Amino acid sequence: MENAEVVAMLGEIADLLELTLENPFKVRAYRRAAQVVDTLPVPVAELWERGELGSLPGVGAHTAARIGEYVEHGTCDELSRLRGKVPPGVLELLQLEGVGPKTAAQAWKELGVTSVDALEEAALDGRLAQLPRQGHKRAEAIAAAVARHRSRKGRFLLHRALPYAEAILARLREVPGVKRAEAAGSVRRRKETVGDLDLLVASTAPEKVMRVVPGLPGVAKVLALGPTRATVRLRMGMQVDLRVLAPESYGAALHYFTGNKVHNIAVRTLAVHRGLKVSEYGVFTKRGRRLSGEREEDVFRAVGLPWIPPELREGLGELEAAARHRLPHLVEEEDLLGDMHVHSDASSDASSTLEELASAARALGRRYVAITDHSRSRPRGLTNRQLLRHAQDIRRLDTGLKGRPHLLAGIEVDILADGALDLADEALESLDWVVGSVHSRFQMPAREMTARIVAALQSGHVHVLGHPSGRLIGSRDAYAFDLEQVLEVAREEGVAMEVNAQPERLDLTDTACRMALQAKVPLVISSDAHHARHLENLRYGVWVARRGWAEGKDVLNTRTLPELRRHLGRVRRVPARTRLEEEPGVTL
DNA sequence: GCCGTTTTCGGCCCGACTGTTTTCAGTCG
Repeated sequence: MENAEVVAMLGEIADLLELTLENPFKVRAYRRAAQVVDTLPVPVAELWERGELGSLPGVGAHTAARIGEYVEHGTCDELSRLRGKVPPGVLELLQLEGVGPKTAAQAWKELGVTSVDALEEAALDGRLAQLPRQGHKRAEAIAAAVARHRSRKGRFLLHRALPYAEAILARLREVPGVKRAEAAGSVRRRKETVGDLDLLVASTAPEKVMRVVPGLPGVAKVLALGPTRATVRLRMGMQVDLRVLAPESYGAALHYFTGNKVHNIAVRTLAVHRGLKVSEYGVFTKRGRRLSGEREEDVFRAVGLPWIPPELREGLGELEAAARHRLPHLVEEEDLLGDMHVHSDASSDASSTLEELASAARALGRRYVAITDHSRSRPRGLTNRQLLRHAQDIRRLDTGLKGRPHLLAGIEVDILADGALDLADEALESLDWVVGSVHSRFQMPAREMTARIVAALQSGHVHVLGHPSGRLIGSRDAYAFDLEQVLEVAREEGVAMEVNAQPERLDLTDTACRMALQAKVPLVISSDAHHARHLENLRYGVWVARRGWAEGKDVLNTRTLPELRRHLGRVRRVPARTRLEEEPGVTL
């Protein structure tokens, strides 16, 4: 039983309750419980077995019982009862933009609409417009929402969204009267994917800002345009919400629109306990007297807390940590001295030469770079013999570079299906740095995959597990394995976990990073660059690590090269078991 | 349904925009 299934179950109950026009606070309670389960770092089934479910915030006796029922039987009475009351197609109506529970229930009860297709028909033939509080504009909007629903693209990767945010913000900053313009929302929290862009502008002349909205870079359609707020859709499909605030409210708004929702509600609740009201316009007394709001710190100070970095604002204990002055000193991009996973043109899927990589790394200020090309199981990957030659090339170039930057001879060695490594012990032993990665047979059962990875970690050759879950965001799920067990073995063996910074991997995930740190397993943040310009991607990995509460000391490649080498020297090594076949002309 | 530094009952974050309306409900974030 995956946590995601429980999340879906709780969410469905909430939707169904909403459609039956239940007490909205009950609906919210189920949603909150779903959010809590969604961000659990451990299987919810385990908590249930240990009887600890009810101790989660927002999960009371009732919800715990429903979860338990679902975990044990794969269903739950409340869900079945509600499903019996609402036809299945009505639920899907809620996914349409502009259609909420009231509209869906109205169409269902008044018109017998029980599917997206039926709603579209009712919108097009005029029946929908006849209903109370509906009309032809609503009908048009709903028909358009149905069309978009059919071609839904979903969320966007952070690195796809960021350039649009930057371009639009740059334009907004040119508008007279604009003091500040920033992205809030999930972009500012550096989430791996972005649903839409939330942009904030501080200005004394909002009307001037609103005037430029239709012509902002990439805009396809203006969806809403008021005096201080606008919504547009970009040609690339993403929606942008823009809000203009007076400078004295900007900090409060920045906090509010950065979120996330759980974090905000918690902050506002703290404020209420102190007899204050926090809104996007500032901090107010109960009577409405304004106390502050220009800076984001004002909001935190009002509830007795230090400023909390946006990446931590997920409602996962950051307020409690802040209250006890235990917030982590999050790792920063400048802390990273080296890049430990880089492919040269010796990998068939990469294209930069060693010299190009060294030069690009130098420009970025990296002090050391591990060259880690693919091993022989990958198409045209390096054989033992080729690897040794390649290592010689790397070291020759390294000598010439005189530390600007240092090059380390490494490999990204395949972890084969049986857990063996794809190259001879003797070849691996000759290298400075070994990334072990799974690149094949993703479908194997969790038990086998766990054993496979554990065997590789116990080989004595692997310094770091590369992209540990194998996922590609939005296109390939993580393979099934027991992360907790892998972390335990990694700690015993002195093996680090990679935070792969490729924007479509970001693997470990933020929550998995946090688990690794709790298991006392160090991280390595690596670009996995396949081209010199990919070296810049390291920042995406830094953001994930920050979202996982990582400090500089938790990340191996914040260390100087001598420190790093000392650390590697302490890692347990085993004598070579497989010998390299005699290969004339190659010296180890 | 959850929760407790006024509470075991009675609250539960809050404001903008749209489209429908002549004062507001629904949706969204």
